[in-house]
Amino acid sequence: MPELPEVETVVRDLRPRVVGRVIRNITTGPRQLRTPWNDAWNDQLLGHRFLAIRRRGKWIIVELDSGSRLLVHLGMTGQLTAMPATEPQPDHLHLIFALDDESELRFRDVRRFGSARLLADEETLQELFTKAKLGPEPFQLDPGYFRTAVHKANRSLKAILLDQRVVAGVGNIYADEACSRAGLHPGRRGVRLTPAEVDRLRDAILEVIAHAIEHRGSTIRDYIGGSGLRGGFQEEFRVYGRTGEPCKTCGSAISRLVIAGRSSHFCPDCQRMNGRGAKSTSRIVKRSPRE
DNA sequence: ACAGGATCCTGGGGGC
DNA sequence: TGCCCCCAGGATCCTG
Repeated sequence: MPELPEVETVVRDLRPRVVGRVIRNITTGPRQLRTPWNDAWNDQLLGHRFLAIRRRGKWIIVELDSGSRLLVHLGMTGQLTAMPATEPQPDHLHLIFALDDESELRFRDVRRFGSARLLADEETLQELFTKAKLGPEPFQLDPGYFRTAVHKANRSLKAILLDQRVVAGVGNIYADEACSRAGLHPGRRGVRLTPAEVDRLRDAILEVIAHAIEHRGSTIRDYIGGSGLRGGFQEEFRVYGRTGEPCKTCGSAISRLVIAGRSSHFCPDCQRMNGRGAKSTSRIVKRSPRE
């Protein structure tokens, strides 16, 4: 579910609520997550204080005063929230940290694609990211690096954007929205893009992610921020989930195709496989025969 | 090495 | 109301 803007919103919401708090008690749910919770971690956490919370790609990192790092991934339906302990407990709760101000940090995940684990120190965390070859943050995306990364791939733009090794934090929604804003068909092969097109794509990624953060991310169904609030960027979607609805630029019906195994949305006239948009192409030509 | 597909889960919505 | 099928913000295996 959550991509960079949603994870960033969670972190910003949680920061004032958990930083400085001490863990008084830990409760685990009846069902295991993908990464099973190790009960030995409880002893390493109890009585310790949260020093900081930050994000890397779609990962949430909570720093403890012991130097250990709590690493959380929300998967598709994960929710990490902090609220008064008196708030009713929903189902599918997997972790509850009771804090020293009568509040609770809660991890809920219906589909259990998410994970939570404790790492010994910052070095262990960085090793994990290095081993996964986690790519740069979008706001640190060097144009030269990105041109090379896109151009050397004989796969679709959609697959490239979803690859966390190329750029960290982009998911299905913002891949589609970035392609839309760049006027590029998500099925275009990276190797066939011109440098100018790759630069356009990079600009579009930065723009859409910054814009989405301002709106507290997008809520399709499950996503809520660290305070329990929903996102608002779904109102700004140009293509995602708008199959059959008119393109906000040219009025053509938005198309949906499965690309790289994921549902992909685009305007068939503004985002053409041959690289030309509606303005520069005859209206009679509906689809490029190429690719 | 690379690209594409299957797989892990649960629940909601649409069609019948 | 019930059943069946499809769909969903992600990452990781396995295969060719």
